[in-house]
Amino acid sequence: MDGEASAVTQRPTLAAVAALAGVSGSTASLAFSGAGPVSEATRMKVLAAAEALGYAGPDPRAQSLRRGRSGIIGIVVEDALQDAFRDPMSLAMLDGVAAETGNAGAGLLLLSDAGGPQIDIRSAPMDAVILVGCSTRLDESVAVLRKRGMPVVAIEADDMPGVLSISLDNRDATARLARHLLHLGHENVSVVSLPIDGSKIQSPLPADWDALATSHTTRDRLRGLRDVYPEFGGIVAVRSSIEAGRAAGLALLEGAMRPTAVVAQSDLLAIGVIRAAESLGIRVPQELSVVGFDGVQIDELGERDLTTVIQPAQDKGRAAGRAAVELIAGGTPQSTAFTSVLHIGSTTAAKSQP
Amino acid sequence: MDGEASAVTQRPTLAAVAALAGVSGSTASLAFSGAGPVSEATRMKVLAAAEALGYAGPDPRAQSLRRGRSGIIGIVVEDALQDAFRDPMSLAMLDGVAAETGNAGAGLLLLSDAGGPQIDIRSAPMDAVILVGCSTRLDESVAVLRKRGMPVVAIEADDMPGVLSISLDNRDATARLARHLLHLGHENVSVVSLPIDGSKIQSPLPADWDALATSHTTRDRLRGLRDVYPEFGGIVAVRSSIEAGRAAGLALLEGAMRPTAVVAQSDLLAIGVIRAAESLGIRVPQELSVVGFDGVQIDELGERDLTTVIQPAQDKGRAAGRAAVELIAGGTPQSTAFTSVLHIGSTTAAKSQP
DNA sequence: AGAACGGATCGAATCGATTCGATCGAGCGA
DNA sequence: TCGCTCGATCGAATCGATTCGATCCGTTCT
Repeated sequence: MDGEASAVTQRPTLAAVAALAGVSGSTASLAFSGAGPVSEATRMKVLAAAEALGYAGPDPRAQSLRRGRSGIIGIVVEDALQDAFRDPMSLAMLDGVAAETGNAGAGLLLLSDAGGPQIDIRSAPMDAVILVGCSTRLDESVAVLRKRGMPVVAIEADDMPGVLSISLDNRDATARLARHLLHLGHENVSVVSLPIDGSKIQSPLPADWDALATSHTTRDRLRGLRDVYPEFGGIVAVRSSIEAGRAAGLALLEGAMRPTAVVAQSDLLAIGVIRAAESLGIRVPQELSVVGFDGVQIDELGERDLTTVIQPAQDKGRAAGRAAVELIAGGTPQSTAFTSVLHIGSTTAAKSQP
Repeated sequence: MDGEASAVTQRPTLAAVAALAGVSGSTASLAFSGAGPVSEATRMKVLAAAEALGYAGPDPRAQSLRRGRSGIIGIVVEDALQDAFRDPMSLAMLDGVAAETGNAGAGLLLLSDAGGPQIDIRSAPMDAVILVGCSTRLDESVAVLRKRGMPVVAIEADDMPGVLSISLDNRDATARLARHLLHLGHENVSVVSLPIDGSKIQSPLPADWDALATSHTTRDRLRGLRDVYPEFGGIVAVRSSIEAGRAAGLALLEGAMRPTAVVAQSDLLAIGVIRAAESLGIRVPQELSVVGFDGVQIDELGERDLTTVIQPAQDKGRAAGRAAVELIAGGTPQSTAFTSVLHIGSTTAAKSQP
C-alpha cells in the first residue's frame, strides 16, 4: 500500500540519464536525436549512462506532445474490421495506403466506424485521418477533427467540407456496364448490391434506396444503373463475398420474373451469382449475363473471364496515403478522381431470343 | 479556400477556454472530463466558451503524456500488410484481437515487421504490443519494448523472455495429420510449406530448413511432419494462397518421384494443390491424398471436404487481445496454449496398391 | 452560535521530452 | 594580442493537459 513500490518500478527518464552522464537535459536530448552538434565524447557518456540505467530512449508520448506529431495516421473503415478486409479490393486499397504512409514513417491506426465501443475517432492521437467509404453519418466526428485542424482524406465518401476527396467514377462506370447490357438487348436487369447501410441482413432492394442508403459507394453504383435502366429491382447482399453473392443470386434467380442479366456490385458477388446460376442449371452467359465490379483477379473463376470494370484500387489507396502525408507536411494536395476501365469478358452475351 | 485564417494561426487550448470562461484551468479540465464535482452552471460556462473558441476537446497527445496511456495497442505482423490479411486465418485472428481490444476502448495500430521503412516498432506511442507469428529476428526490438515496461503478447512466436505467449500445437497437430497419412499406408509424402523466411520466392524445401527457418509457425509444422516422416521433401510456397498452392503443387506433382500424399501447411495451399492435381489429371483422393491446416470454411472447395486440423483462430486472437488489456490494467494473465482438432474429410484415402 | 462537514474551485506541480537563445571557450586571422 | 567566429553546452520556456492538496463558503448538527 505504500508508494515505495511504485518508486522502485519507476522507469528512468532522459533527465535521469543526463544527470548520471553529468550533462544537461538538452545535451542528452541532442545526443539521442542526433540533431545538433554534440561531441563524440559526450555522446558516448550519455549512451553509457542510458545503458547503465536501462533507459530505452525517449518516451514517444512526450515526444508527440512536444513535436505536435505522433507519427500515426488513422484509417476509418465503415464495416467491422473483419468485413472490411474480407474483400480483395479493400485489401488492395489498404495496401496502397500502407505503402505510402509506411514510406513516410507513419503507422496505421485501424478504426472502425461501425458498432462496438472502439476508441473514439475524435480522441486518438493521430496526425491525419483517412476515411474509407464512410457516410455522412460520420459528419459530426469529422467536424470535430476538422476543428482540431486534423487533415482528413476521404476515399469514396460523401463530400464533406474541408475534406480532401479521393473518388472513383462509381456511377459512370456502372452506367457503362449497364449500357453494355442494354446494347446486348437485355431489358430485364436486376442488381445484387452491396449493403446499403449498416444492417447485416439480405433483403430485396427497397424502392426508396436513394434516400435510405448510407453507403456512398453503393448508392452511386445504384444511380449509375438507374441512369440506364430507370426501373430495376434486386437484392441487397449482406457483404461483398462469394457466399453472399450466391445467396443473393439464389433469391434472385428462383423468383418468377427471372432477369436476363444481373449487375453485381463487386466481382465477389458476381462470382457468387454465377455459382448460384450454375447450381440452378442456368447457363452463363447463354441464359444469364452477369457483370461485376472491381476487376480483381480471382482464381475462383476457373476458365471464365468476368465482364466487369477494373478500378485502380491500390492506386486509390496510394493517392490517399500520399495526400495524408502531404497534408501533414503542410502541403496542399489536390482531390483526385479515379476512373475505371470497362472490361468485357465472357460472362455477358446477347439476350437469347425466346 | 476556407475562411479559417484565424484558426490556422493558433488552435485554442484548454487554458484559453478556461480564461474566457473565467475559471481556472483545473476546473475547465474537470468540466470536460466529468471527473470531480463541478456545478452545472460552471460546466455550461466552460462548454459555451469552448464553443465560442472552436475548442474541440482536450488534445489526445497531452492526455496520453499526462495519463501515461495512449489507448493504442500495437499489432505486429511478420509479413507485409497485404499478405498478412490475405489469409482468412489471419483475418479471423485479427478479428478476435479487435473484438477484445475494441471492448477495452483501445485502437489497433498496424505495424509490419517485414521490410519497408515502417514506423519504428520501438518508438510508437502504444500501451501494449501483440506480436503475430514473429521470429526471433525481432528480439532486439522486443528487448527495447520490455525495457520500457511495455507489455508484450506473442501469438505463435518464438519464446522470448518476459513475453506472454499464446501458442498453438502446430507441431503436434501436424504430427497427427501425418500419422493419419501413415495409417493410410502412405510412404512417399511431400510438404507444401508456408514461407520459411522473408524471401518471396517459391523453392524446393532446403535440407537444412530447421536451421534456416525464421518463421516459428512454419518450422513447428515442419517438425511435426518430421516426427512421423523423418525424411521428406517438398516445396516452399510464396504465401498462403490458393494460387501459390497451385504453383507449388504443379512443381511437386510434375516431378518424377511424385508423392502419394501432400501435407499442405494451410487450407488455401491445400486447395491449390488439389487444383494442380486436377489440372494434371491426378485424382484426389484416389491417386493423391491432400491434407491442409487451419480448418477454415472455404467455399472454393465445392463438394469436397478437406482433411485438415481445425484451429481456433479467432479464440487465439481474443486471448491475445484480452491478455494485452489485462497486462495494461496491471493484471497478470497466464500464457495460453490452444489445441487444434483433427478433421478427416474426403481428400485423403488409403494409398492405392499399384 | 460554534464546530464540523462537504461541495466547488483554484494554484501549482507534474508528465518527459524538445528547442530557442544565451553562454563559454578555443582556434584563427589580422 | 585583440576581437571574432564557430562549435559545444546549458538554462529555461514550452507542448497541453491532469491531479493533488489547499482554500473558500454555505449547511447542518449539537
